[in-house]
Amino acid sequence: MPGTRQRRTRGEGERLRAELVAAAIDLLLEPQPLPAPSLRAIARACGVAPSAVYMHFASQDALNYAVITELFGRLRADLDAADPEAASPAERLDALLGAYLTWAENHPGAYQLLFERPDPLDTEGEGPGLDLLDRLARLLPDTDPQARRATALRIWCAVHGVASLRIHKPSAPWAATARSDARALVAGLAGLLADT
Amino acid sequence: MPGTRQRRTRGEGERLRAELVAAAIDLLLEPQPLPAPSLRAIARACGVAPSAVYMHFASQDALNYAVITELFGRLRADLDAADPEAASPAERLDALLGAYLTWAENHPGAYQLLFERPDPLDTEGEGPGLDLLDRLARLLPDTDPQARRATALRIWCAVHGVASLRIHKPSAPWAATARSDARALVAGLAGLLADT
DNA sequence: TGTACATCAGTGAACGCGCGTTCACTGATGTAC
DNA sequence: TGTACATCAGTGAACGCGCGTTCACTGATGTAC
Repeated sequence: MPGTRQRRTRGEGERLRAELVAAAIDLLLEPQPLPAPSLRAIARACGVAPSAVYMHFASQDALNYAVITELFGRLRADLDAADPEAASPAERLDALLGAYLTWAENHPGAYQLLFERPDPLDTEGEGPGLDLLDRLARLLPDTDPQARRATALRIWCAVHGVASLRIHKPSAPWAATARSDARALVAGLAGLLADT
Repeated sequence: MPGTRQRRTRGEGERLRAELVAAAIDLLLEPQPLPAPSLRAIARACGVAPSAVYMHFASQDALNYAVITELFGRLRADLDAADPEAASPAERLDALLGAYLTWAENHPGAYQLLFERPDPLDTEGEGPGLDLLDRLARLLPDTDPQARRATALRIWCAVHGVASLRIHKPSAPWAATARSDARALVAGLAGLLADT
């Protein structure tokens, strides 16, 4: 493989440095997949041989898929538990966002796996994201379903931004709570204030 | 290592399945670090032997650090280039957010490396995030510097949420542009509308 | 009641892979005398 | 002007590691006769 490149002449060795950095940046043009815990690490944590995993899962992908499904189920259960069904839509929305943020804070790695990764291909149309969107949309006052979807997406963006940044930049000067940050962002969206 | 665990009796084999999933979820309690491109992959892309990297970098970490620094410099340059310095603060803020979102869209892997990863330890206090925060804060009308920081953080959350979700959930029903989503979220923040 | 057998829930060794890192080397280019 | 030598910009083979996956096996537990 070396030989593709002609060797630098005497003073130009420094150029490889810049080329290496540039090559790395080129490699970063496509999104980088977040790695899930390794099959061996999971087996180790269970006190079991790696090959034992294959008794229950056809491959690492199948195991990951099961993990994601389970995580999504737990998140959904948490959101259900936090939902004051008798309250007003605005209050329910607020409770939903709070539960979402709490879950993200308590399960950072899991949050990343669900929301900082492309959905597995066979989840198309019913991944964690789209389900959450519907849940949000149902609580919005707009009558136009299209506007509702758009607003729900924006709320999701806001709350995801709060959750994600707090996970990755813990040393930022966070003054308020995650929930109040989310509230401040969501409060301004058209049609939401009118309903409160 | 196996032996820690007693073998299941006859009908209970299915329980390992649940234990494996639970163990994986336990492992996901701590945040998962996004991997940077491997040293060997970078060397390969340059047509150079892996060991040649060590002529310019003491370790993989040093290379990664240089990559992150360079990426951050490029982002900053893009933001500078997009800044209409003669315009009003509100217009400059809008331009800044637009440039940020464009950069994220055009360099998804790089965006992840900068903003979906903890800052390298020796960057504490001047990482991409905090720099960006100052930049935002300077464009805000609030006089109280503390309120300005808080608002800047919220804006960052909003715009990060839009950038990040678009990268990871491309199949969501994105109707508007990233920029208009960010605008809608930011527009409602206290003190911003008054300035426009 | 005893025994042969099937099944279940795994084990353990091995494979090939890519990884970061080391180390001795090589061959062209410049410099000293 | 020629030649010995130092330096520069790398190469190439090797190391030990963790990984996903395979395969032949093992030993306890239940079932059939």
